[in-house]
Amino acid sequence: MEVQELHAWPSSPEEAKALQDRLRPSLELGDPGPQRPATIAGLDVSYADDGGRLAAAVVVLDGVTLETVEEAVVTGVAAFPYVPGLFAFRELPTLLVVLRRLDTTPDLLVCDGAGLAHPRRFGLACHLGVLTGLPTMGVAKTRLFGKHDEPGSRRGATADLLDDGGEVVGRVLRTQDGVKPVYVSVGHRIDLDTACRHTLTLSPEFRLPETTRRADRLSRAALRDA
DNA sequence: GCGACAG
DNA sequence: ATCTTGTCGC
Repeated sequence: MEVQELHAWPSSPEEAKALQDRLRPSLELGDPGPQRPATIAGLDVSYADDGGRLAAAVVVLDGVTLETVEEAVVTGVAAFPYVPGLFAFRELPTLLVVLRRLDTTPDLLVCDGAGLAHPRRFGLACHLGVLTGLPTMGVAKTRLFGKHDEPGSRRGATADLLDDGGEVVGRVLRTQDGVKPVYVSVGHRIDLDTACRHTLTLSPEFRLPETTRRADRLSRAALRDA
């Protein structure tokens, strides 16, 4: 797929936060988003012992059968230290490289992390959405931002993720009976209901969506070899 | 001042 | 994220 070239990159947390605030207005929210995506891509990154080297992987699934239709992986170096709230600056450059290797242009991108459920409402999923122009959503394994009640114990149970003003920034979703819930939030050009529906569809058997699971496996394998 | 803090 | 032993369950 076509991906815009990346230009200047922040060299300090202050610059990074300023960039998030500058890109934030480019977010397109409110639209329902893809209801029957033909292809859905999952992205994930694994790190080497040192924490510097990394491998970014993308796996494209058929939106109906969930079968893998294409995949790509590339190694790289962390572009920023890990700072909560600035996580995207760490892996975004390598994620853009791996997306360029795709023949397919996915109808939806599923990120391993937050979207709007972020201190400045601009997590990795939002950033990747603005840079690619594609619909994106985030599915995180733990909470970064927002308060919430405990969702019911059955698959499909939810609880809203709220900011201090009571605004909904995401949803805590139980993807399997009795497992820890995941944190779903919108990235770009999709709404929260649709994002949660896709998360459940992508998680027919395990806690995490197949997109994330397969991208995780692929990125680890690439790191092991290289 | 003391926690909390995607991966 | 990654480092790790044993343990529980299909």
